[in-house]
Amino acid sequence: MHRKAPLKIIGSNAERTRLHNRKVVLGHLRSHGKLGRAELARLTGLSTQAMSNIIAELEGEALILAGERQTKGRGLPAVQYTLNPAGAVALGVEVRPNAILCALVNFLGDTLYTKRIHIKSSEPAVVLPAVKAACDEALSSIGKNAPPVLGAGIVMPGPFGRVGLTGAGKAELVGWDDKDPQALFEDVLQVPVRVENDATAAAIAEQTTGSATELQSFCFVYFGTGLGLGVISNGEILRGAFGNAGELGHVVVERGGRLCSCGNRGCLETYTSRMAASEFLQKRGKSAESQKDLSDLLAANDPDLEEWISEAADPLAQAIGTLENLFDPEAVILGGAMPPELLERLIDKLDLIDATVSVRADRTLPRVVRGASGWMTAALGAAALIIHDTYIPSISKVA
Amino acid sequence: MHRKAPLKIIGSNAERTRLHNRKVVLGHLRSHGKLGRAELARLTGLSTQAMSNIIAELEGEALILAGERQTKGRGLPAVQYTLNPAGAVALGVEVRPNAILCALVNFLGDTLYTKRIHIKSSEPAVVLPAVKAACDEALSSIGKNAPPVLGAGIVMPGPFGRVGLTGAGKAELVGWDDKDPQALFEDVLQVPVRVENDATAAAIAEQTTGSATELQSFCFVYFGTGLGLGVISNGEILRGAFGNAGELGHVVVERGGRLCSCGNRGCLETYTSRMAASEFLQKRGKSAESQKDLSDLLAANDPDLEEWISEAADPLAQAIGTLENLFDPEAVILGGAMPPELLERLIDKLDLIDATVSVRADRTLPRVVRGASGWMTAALGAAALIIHDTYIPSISKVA
DNA sequence: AGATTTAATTCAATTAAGTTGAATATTCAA
DNA sequence: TTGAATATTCAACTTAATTGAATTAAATCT
Repeated sequence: MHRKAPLKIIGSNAERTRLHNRKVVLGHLRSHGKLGRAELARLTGLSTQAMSNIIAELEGEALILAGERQTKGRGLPAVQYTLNPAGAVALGVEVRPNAILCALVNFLGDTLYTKRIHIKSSEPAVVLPAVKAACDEALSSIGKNAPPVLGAGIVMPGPFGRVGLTGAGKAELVGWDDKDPQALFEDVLQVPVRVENDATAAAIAEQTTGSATELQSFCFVYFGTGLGLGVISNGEILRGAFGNAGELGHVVVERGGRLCSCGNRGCLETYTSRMAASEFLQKRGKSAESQKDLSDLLAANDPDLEEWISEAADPLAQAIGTLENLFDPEAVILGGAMPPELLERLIDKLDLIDATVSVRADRTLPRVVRGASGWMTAALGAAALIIHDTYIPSISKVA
Repeated sequence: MHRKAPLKIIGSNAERTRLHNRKVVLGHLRSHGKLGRAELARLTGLSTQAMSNIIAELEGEALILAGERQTKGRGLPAVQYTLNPAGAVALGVEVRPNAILCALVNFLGDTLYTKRIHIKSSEPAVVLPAVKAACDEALSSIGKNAPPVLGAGIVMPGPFGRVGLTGAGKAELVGWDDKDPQALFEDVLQVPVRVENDATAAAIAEQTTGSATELQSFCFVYFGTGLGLGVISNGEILRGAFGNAGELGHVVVERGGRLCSCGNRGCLETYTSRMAASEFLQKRGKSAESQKDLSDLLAANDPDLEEWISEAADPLAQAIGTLENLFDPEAVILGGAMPPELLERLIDKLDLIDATVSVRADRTLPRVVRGASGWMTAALGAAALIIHDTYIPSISKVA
C-alpha cells in the first residue's frame, strides 16, 4: 500500500472467469436488491445456463438466498435471489495513536458489533496483539457457527511513505515506518487484509450502506483529525500512485493565508476541520475537543460556533468547487467525525461556486449532501471495503 | 460520452477471455518492447501453451512480429516478439469551431500523416463530411494495401452536457447540443469511434509516445484554448460521472481574484493560459495570438513575456500543489498548444509548494516535467487513444 | 374453460480457451 | 562430452462457457 507496486496486468482463464462472474452477480444483486436468473443473465451478458450454474454455486455457499417466485406479466415467474445478510462477515479496524476501534459487519455491510479499546502505545508490538484480541472478541460475539470471515480492513493514518507532508497535524503512528502493515496484520489475523486511509474507507461505507448506494462517482469529504477525501470515480477507488490521493486538508484555498502545521499557508484544514473548530473556540474560552462538546454547543445555538461555521463555509465551498471541476462527481458528500447537525449547518451555509461542471440543469441530487458520521465511520468503512471487494470485479466494464 | 450511462458490469466467457488476454499481451509488449513467449507467460500468469496460441493468433494478424532468438544464459534462446508498427493504424481528429485537424498514426502511435482543414461552420452537416473527406485522404496517403484501421478518436471542446460552465471562453461548437457525436461519426466513418476531451487525449498521447511511457499515474496539464487536465491514475483514465473531469482552468486559485468569463473570480485560466498571455501582452501593445508569436517573443527575451511568465507561475504552482495532493501522481506534465521553450521557462519559474504528498525522499522524476506540445497534440492524442484501447484491457489488475 | 403465447428454467450436447505433463530443441557449465 | 536449464511444442484433459430442445407456469385469447 505505501510502496509503489508496478501494477501487474494479468491474463484470464476459466477459473478467474468464474471468480469474476461470481463478483459480477453479487454486485448486481447488491445494487438491485433482488433479481431472477434470467434477468441476471441479461444484465451480465451471460447465458441463462451459465447463470444457473453460478447461482447454484453461490446458493450452495449460502452467499445468496432464493426467495419467492415473482410474477411479472406472462411466463414462469422468476425465483428472486437476494444477498444473504448472514452469508459472510467482515472485520474493520481503525488504528489510532491511542486507541483501536474495531467493527464487525455482515454481508450487507450492516453493523453487528463495535468496540473501542485504549492502547498505551501505537507500536506494532502493542497494536498487533490488541487488534488480534479485539477481532477475536468481535467474532465470538456472534456465536459459534459464524459465517465465513471475508477479511479485515485496516485504517491507519496516512500519508503513506516518506513524504514531505508529515507532522501535518497528523496523528502519526510511531514504529510503523519501515513496516508492511498488510503483511503484519495478515500474519496475526489469518484472514485477507486490506490497508486503506480513513477517508477512502469512509467513502466505501457510504457507498455500501450510506447515502451513496446509488452513486458511481462521488467525492467524500471526511472530517477526521485533519480533512481527508475519498474519491470513487465510475465505481473505482482513486488511490493515486502511492495511495496518498485525497489529501484535501492541505489544498491551499487562500494564498498566503493561515500558517498550517505542514509549513504552508492557507491550507483548507486550517479553516475547515475539527482542529480548526476547536482552536477557534478555544480562543473564545470554550472547549470543544469531543464531538459531544460540539453537539452541545450547537444545540445551545452558541454564537461562537455559529461564527466558526460561517467562517469555515467559504473556504470549504471553494474547495468543493475545485473537487467538482476536477473530479466531475455526481455529488460531494460530507461526513466523518463531526456531529451530523453540525455538518447540516455547514452545508446550509455553503455558498457554492455557481459555475462548475457540476452545475447542470438536470441535477436530481443536491451538489452537496450529508453522509454518515460518527466515531466509528472509518472502522465500519474498513469493513465495508472488504465487502466491497467481493462485489466489485477488477474488470471488464462496458459503457 | 456526454450523457451519463449507468455503467454496465458484465460477465466474462471464453471469447471475452481471449480478447482480454490478447490485450494483456499487447500491453506487455508495448511496455517492455520485446519479449519471448515464456516471459510473457510468466508476466501474465498464463501457461506457456496458452501464450503460444495467443502469440500465433496475433502473429497471424500481423499485429506482432517474431524477431531473433535472444540468448539469456542457459536454455533455448527465446524468440523475441515486438509490436508490428505497420500492423494497424488509427485516425485522430480534432474538431474546432473553424478547423479540423486530422492525424493518422501507426500501431505504435507514431505520426504517419497530419493535416489541417479550414471549415466555415461547425455544424454537423458541415463537419461530418469534412471529417470523412479528411480521413479518407489520410488513409489514401499510406497507399492501397493499408493495414486495418482500429478506429477514430475524436476530440471536441467540452464540457459535455448542459452544464453551468458554458461560454467560459470555450470554443463552442454550434449545432451539436442534442446530438450524439459518437454515433454520428461512427455512421460516417464506418470505424469504431471514441469521443474525448482534448486534455485527456493529449495525456494518452503522452503515455503512448511521449514522456509518460513509463508512468501509470500522472496529471497532464493541457494548454489549449483554456486550460485542461487529463488524469491517468493507475493506468485508468479519469473521466468523472459525465466526462467532464479535469476542468482545471476554472479551479479558483485566488479568492475574489480576476473576473473570469465563466462569471467566477480567480479562476486559474485567467492567470495561466494562452488566453491570459495574449491578453496580458495585448495590454502592452503586443500581439501574441499564435504560438509562433509567443515563440518569437520568447526568443527575443521579451521583458513583457518574461513578466507574464513570472506572474503566471505562482497560480500554476499552487494549482499543481492541489493536483499533487488530490491525485498523488508520479509527476505532473505540462503540454499542449504552447511553445516548448515557453513551457520550459514556466517550469523553471515554478515555486512549488514544498509540502505535498508528492514531496518524497525517493523521487526519481522531477515533480513537473514538460510534455509534448504543438498544435496537433490533441488530434494525435485522439488517435493514440484508439491505440491505447487495444492495449488496455478493461480488467483484472492485481497489485 | 381450454388453447395459445410468453417467459423462466433445466437438460443434454457442444465449444472455446484455458491447463497439464511429456517430448524436443538449444544453449551453458562442468 | 555430458548434464542442467530454458523455451517451445504436442497431445490429452478440464473448466466454464454456449446452444438448442424440453419443461413448467402464468397471462391472454377465443
